[in-house]
Amino acid sequence: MAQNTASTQLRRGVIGPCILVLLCSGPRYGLQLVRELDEVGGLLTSQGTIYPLLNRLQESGFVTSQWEVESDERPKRYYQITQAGREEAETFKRDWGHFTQSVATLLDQLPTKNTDEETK
Amino acid sequence: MAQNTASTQLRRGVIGPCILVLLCSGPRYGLQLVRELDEVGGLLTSQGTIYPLLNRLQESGFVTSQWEVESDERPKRYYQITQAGREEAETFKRDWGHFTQSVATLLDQLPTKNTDEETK
DNA sequence: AAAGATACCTTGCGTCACAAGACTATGGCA
DNA sequence: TGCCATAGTCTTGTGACGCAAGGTATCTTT
Repeated sequence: MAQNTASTQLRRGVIGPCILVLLCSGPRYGLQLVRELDEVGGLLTSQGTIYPLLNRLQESGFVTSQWEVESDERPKRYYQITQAGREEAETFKRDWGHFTQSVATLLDQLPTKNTDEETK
Repeated sequence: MAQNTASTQLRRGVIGPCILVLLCSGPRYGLQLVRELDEVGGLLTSQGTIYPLLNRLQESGFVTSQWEVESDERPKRYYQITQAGREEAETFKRDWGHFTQSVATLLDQLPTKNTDEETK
């Protein structure tokens, strides 16, 4: 039960909007989103996160979904972004900018240590 | 019960380290931290957040505290950062940098809309 | 037959920010 | 005297959500 790391908490409220951003450039299916989010700096660690999340996004009207069967392959549920979803993504981008700027204002008070050098 | 806004989720895991950063420049008491965090872009909205948080920081060994009575004033509990707390703050600064960079990589795919202009 | 990959989904857990409010003491105002 | 505001600490209950673990099904590889 190691789901309580510091970075896990940081991801809260971020993964959903990130999915919307990805879907802005085209529909994808669940596992595909898991992989893409993982490639971008490990933004997601478990499949147990994505499916409930996609359900919530759908209930909120930010995405729609339909099953697609491509010859001989396993059926996949593709998610598409809606207009409301696009607006939500843009709203998040603004909010995120403000928020990170606030945190950065605080963090600037701390001198940055060099990570490569040994702390001694 | 409006504690489930989008920005509330973003604050998760951030407020604690922010307190540590503030304490790096000198001891403070509870309400003082609430006010300072509020001034920095509304990083905290409720006193109900800070006291349990300070307890956790103390249990983790990141801060110590002692009551101080300044002539005629109400006693205040001042919190001081420890060496472990300083290191935690620096660790957070690095983690936060990596995390926000990952998110920024994704968000860069979205064109930035002008907030001042009407979306029409 | 066994293992592994791909794809979907559910269950239970734990953390933590929040609202609301309790408690105490002081100072101002009528 | 009563009343209210303010400052300061703290507790309680709620809710969101990321996560690990596990479950189902099919296809391929060993």
